[in-house]
Amino acid sequence: MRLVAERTGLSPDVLRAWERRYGVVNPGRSEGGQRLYSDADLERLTLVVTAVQAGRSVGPTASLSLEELRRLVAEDAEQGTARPTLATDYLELAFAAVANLAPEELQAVLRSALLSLGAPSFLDDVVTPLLQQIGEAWHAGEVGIAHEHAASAVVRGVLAWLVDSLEVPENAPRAVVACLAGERHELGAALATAAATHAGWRVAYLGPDLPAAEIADAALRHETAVVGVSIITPENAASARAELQLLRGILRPGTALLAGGAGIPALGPLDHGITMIRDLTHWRALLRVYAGPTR
Amino acid sequence: MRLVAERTGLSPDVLRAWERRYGVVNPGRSEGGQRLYSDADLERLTLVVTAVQAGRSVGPTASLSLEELRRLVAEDAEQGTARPTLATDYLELAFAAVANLAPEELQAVLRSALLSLGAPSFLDDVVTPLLQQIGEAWHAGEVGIAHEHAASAVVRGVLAWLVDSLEVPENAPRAVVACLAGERHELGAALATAAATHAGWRVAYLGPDLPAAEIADAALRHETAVVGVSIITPENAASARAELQLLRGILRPGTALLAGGAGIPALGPLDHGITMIRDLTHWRALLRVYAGPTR
DNA sequence: GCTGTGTCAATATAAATAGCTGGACATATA
DNA sequence: TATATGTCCAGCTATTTATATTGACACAGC
Repeated sequence: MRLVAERTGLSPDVLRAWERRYGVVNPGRSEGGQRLYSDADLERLTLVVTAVQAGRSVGPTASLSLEELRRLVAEDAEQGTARPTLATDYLELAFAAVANLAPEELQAVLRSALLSLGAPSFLDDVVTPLLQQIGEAWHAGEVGIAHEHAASAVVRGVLAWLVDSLEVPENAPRAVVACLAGERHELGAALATAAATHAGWRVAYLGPDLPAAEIADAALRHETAVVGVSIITPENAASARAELQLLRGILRPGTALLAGGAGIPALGPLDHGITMIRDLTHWRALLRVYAGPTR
Repeated sequence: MRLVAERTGLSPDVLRAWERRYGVVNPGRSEGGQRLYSDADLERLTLVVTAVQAGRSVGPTASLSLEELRRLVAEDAEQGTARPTLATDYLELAFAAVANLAPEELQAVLRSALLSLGAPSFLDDVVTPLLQQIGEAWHAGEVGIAHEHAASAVVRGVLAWLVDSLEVPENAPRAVVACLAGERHELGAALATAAATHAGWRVAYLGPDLPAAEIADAALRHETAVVGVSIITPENAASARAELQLLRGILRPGTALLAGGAGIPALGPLDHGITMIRDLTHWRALLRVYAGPTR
């Protein structure tokens, strides 16, 4: 199954070679003879991959039991022999692509990261730290604005691709995601959009730099249960506070207003009726709450 | 063939029904029995579609010869009975989706427009006028910024999708496309990127609001023959002039510097070594020139 | 050179997708 | 109501894409 190849990072050929030569796993077969991997198979494979990356060779590890494998991997990890996790690898590759101003490579890396890791880990462990890292490198003068902008375009594209590829159920709860007036960094919002879509929401993504009235209008139009706003730039704290309150005032009382992003701490305590989003995980948790008991 | 269905805008069912009931066309068959439409078939179908859209009914028109059909369609066109072209239809649908703040619908419309019309006509006859129309409607206060931004996100996404789906030859000539410092409207640049990619160039798209030095650096890095900049906002004319000259100064003399966009007229005559791009067609023509005699 | 391991090629088969036919049905319009 | 036309369904066939198998080859490290 292609899925397994993607998740483990092994090519189908290697997967078959391991099975043939070492009997690493012994997946069931479909009636037509195609491999059907169980969750246990996948775990086994992942463990072996980790062990191999840590320098061990395939043959000997192949015959170990799940238990022994787990112990082995844990041991390697303690000794620091273990290679960084997959996500970290991708992150490194991605950042290198950014630094080299190689948008096509960046896109390729991000897409394969998404496929290998799955959406949640991709968003949490690759995209989020990548953006952070780029931001820091930019402040440190290590990369230029062009790098940052080109990378933004690619990341936005990959996130859009992710959102597109997700099927949203017809009766999905609805959310609006946007940036307040003055906020021009839209990637946080794009990230939130991707996470929410993956969590089964139908999200109207409105983009950067929007007056409260427009956001409220969209929320009304789409009858959304949740409005998420992303606040990145700390310099805008004062105006962001004002805009948030304004927005809270215009929104219907039943509509939840959630605010998140790197700029949130600068805002100080939030008013009643406005919920702070700590991070993506928190955002997902909040969405689960607001999706209501039907889900 | 799906292609025919897309090009004519008819569903496969209708296509078959017309053939079965009225014998509009009589396409050849593959050895497996699937229809193989000739160019003549396609022209015939397109003509009949036009006639039908002009209010005529299928049955009678089906038996006419190509000649008669052409005359008929020309007649209708003169009387203004003819419906607008396909591209215009899409444009209308797309604008309606924008006005309704329905990003998903907009995306669906744009994608099917792209598939029906092909990239060149899509870019020239749908996206370009759509952006113009949105701009005008926004100035007139008919749509809000949220509409404009949400639409931008979708258009950008579709353009990125288009660029992604194109195969770029390994030895393709290279270009850099970007917006100068102060310019935050990046859609013109995205449009140019899509057009150039479709014309067989490998384009590094850098995004909005970039200092000249960064653009020049990217051009050097990628060894590009052409640097395209998009200038939209007329208020920036003075700064844009300065940035352009600066950029011209840093770029290697052999690198062509092309500038285009709605803001160009406000700039007045351009300096030596900077070429004005009148529109997308002109941009394509310029690219053909700079691609060199090898193409 | 031998071993362990990844990759590739040729050929065959499975699964998925797209298309075909014939017929029923819905809807609008005269 | 009758006609014209678009749409849908069920069951079947083509075409395409993904996998499977087997055997060969490449290459690093001992």
